[in-house]
Amino acid sequence: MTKGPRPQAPVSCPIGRAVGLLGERWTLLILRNANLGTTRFDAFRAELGIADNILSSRLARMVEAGLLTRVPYRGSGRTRHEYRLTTAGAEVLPVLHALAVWGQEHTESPEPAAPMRVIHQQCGQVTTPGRVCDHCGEPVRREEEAWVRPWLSSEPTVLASPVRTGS
Amino acid sequence: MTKGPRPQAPVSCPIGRAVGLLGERWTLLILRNANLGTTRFDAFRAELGIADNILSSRLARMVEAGLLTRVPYRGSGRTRHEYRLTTAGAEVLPVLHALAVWGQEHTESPEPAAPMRVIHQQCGQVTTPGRVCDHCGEPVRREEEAWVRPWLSSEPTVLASPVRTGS
DNA sequence: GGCTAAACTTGCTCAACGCAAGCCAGCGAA
DNA sequence: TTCGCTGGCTTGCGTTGAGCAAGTTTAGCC
Repeated sequence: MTKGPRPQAPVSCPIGRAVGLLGERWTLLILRNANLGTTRFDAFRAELGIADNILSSRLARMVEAGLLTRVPYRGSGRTRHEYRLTTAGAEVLPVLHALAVWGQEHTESPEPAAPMRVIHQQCGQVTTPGRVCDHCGEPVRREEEAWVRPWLSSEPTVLASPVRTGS
Repeated sequence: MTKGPRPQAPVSCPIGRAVGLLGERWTLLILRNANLGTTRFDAFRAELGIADNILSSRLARMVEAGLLTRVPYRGSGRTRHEYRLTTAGAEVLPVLHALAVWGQEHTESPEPAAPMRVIHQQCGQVTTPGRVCDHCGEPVRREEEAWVRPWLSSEPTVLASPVRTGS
C-alpha cells in the first residue's frame, strides 16, 4: 500500500479515485489496446513493449480491480487464459477519447503526418473522438466506432465488446 | 529518462503521448486543483498532501511541458511565483470530466452520499461533466462551469481561467 | 537583529519499474 | 523418447522514483 493516491485509496473525489485505479504506469495503455481487441498476454507484451513481470502484475491488478476478466480459452488443445474487457474497462473509452483529443492538440507526433482518426461506421465518416458523431449528429455506439491508426495500418479497427457480466 | 512511455517519448499514438505527459503520479491531480483555482505551492501541498520535493519537481516538469506557467505576483510586498494554467493545462478538462464520470460510476466513495456535481451557471442547473449541458442543451463554456464537491464545501467553485498566452 | 513564512533543496529509505534469465505444461517433430 | 518450442508467468538484481524529514534561502516585519 502506497501513501500516494495509487491503489484504491478511499478518497472522496471521484477523479482521485479514478486516477488511483487508472493512473498507474501502463494501465491506460493496456486498456487502450484491450478496447482495440487485444486479449492475450503475448499480444499486449508485443504491442506495448512492456516487461512481462510488470505486465503480469498489472493484468492481475486490473482483473482484481474489475477492469478486465480472465477467461479460459483453448489455444490448439491447451487451455490458456485471455483478458477480456469488463463494462468498467470498456467505459474508460471516454477517457481515452479525451486523451486522444488532447494528445493530438498538444503533443508533437514523431512522424509528420497521419493523425489518428475515428470512424462512425453507421455513416462511414470521420468524427472527432467523442459521444456524438460530428458528421451525422447521432450518438456513436461502441459497436459502430472504429479507429484508424495510420502509423500501424490503414485498416480501421472496430472496438472490442466487453464481456457480458451477468446482471 | 525512463524506458517506459513516461516523459514525452516520441510515440506515434496521441493517447500514448498524452499518457506520457499527463500520466505521472500527481500530474492529473495537480491539474484538477489548478483548474479549480489553486495557484500556489503551499496550497497544492496542503490540498493534495504531496511531499514538497515531489511537488517541486512535478511543478517544474509541468511548467517545462507547457501545462503551467510560473508567473510572478506580489504577496504583501514580496515577489513570489504562482503556477497558472496554460491553455494546454486548461484543455485537460475533458479528461478530468471523463475521469469524474468514470469514477462516480465505477468506484466506491468512502462517504456514503454527496457525489460531485457540475453546475452550468448560465442556466443554474446541474449537469453531468461534459461539453454540453444536460439541462439546457447549450455547450458549457469554461467560465460558466462550476464544481460542487460536497465533501469539502457546499459552495460551488468556478473553474479557473488559463493565462493568456500571446497568440 | 531575530522571527517568520514561502518555496525549495538535500539526504536517506523503500517501493516500483526494467532487464534478463529461468520455469513449467503440453504439443509436435526427430 | 527426448528435444525443442511456445505461452504465461516467476525470480533476482540493479536503477529510478516517491515519501519523509530536516535544512536552506530570501525578504518582510517587529
